[in-house]
Amino acid sequence: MSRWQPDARERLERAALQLFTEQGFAATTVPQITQRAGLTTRTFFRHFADKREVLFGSDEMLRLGAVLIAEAPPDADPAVLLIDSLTAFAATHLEGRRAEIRQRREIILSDQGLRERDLRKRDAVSETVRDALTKRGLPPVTAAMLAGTSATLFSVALQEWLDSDDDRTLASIMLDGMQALRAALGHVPGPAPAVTQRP
Amino acid sequence: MSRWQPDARERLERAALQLFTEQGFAATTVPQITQRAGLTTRTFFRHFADKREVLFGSDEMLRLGAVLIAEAPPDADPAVLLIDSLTAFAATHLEGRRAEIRQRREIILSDQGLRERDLRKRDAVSETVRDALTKRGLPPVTAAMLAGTSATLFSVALQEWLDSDDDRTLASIMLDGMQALRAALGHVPGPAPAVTQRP
DNA sequence: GTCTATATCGCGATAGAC
DNA sequence: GTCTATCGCGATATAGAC
Repeated sequence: MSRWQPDARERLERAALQLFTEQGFAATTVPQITQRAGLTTRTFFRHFADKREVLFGSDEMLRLGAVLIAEAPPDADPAVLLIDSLTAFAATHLEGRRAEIRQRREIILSDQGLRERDLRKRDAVSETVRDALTKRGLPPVTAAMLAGTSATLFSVALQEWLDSDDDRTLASIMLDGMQALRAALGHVPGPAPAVTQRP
Repeated sequence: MSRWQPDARERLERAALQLFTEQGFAATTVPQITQRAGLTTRTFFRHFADKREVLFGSDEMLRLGAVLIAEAPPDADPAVLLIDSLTAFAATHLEGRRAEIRQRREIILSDQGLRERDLRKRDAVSETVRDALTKRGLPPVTAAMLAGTSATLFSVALQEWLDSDDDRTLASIMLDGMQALRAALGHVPGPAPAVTQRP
């Protein structure tokens, strides 16, 4: 047994979440966090680049990109693949944790710096997805547009889900959101999208 | 004549841009900036909430939302309206300044904190557009999806424009990006979008 | 305009794992 | 022995208070 608990990182995360909830993010100092976790300030910054990062350590969302890359059937339609990944991720990682996710969002929304970090994390996911789509042979602009649209869909659906009280699943809200976008873009002038595959 | 130069804000912005380019963002301190501008540290923080903000002062993008709200013909198709606003903004504010915008992007890309602030600014625009669309009577999810898609389109097209050497206009790249998205979403299963009715 | 809290991080030492 | 996690001290800059 080492002199140090092996779960320093987790203890720091837990202590930080508690203190942020109790006192707010800005009012909580790193020394307070480390004191509650039984560690020193220096140790905190070895595990997290800054005070915000302690809230994003588990990186729930980055797995999304991994899921996409790993499970990709080589001939699937990219847009379908993205929607399937998104809904699958929602079902396995988010569904049933609405209250918990709501609380984390409360903290994030309460601080501009945390909002920025949150957006950066989402953008990183988008980049990952874009690269994965590019590797599947999609043109760069198409890949980037699809990746960004996925990020938007995820974010919009998540917000709708957290704000609502009813029993709709996050996955079904995502499907609705995608249909809403398709309908809204249907009237844009320009070459009509190919509805039928033409080799 | 006042004892103080009236263009303190601009001088700070110029000094900061110079120093960031010369030494990098992180290596530049606020006292260095204020010294070059002939002002005090306190003055800096009166004009900008933090060191990052000095790079985003002019808020080019927030006008986008204003343009949308102001020029909105009450019966226009929302998606068409967005594309028109985007291309108009590109033509009037960005076209012809590619080198300058490239340099600013270099600085922003070099620092995680600046990337976060940049994303926050874009998100603020997206929120503004979303609210404007909601006020036009669009369902909340549709408005949010369209606003997010606009932000994606803007960002993707801008990047493509800055990365390329050819003479394509930013506006034309935007139109291409939108068509790419429409085409990519054309294969998504679900209720087909309303058959294009062109006036 | 000055004062101060505190976020951030470099350096060297130490304790235990392997 | 090396390697990694941790600690204590201290320096500097940001950012907000007075």
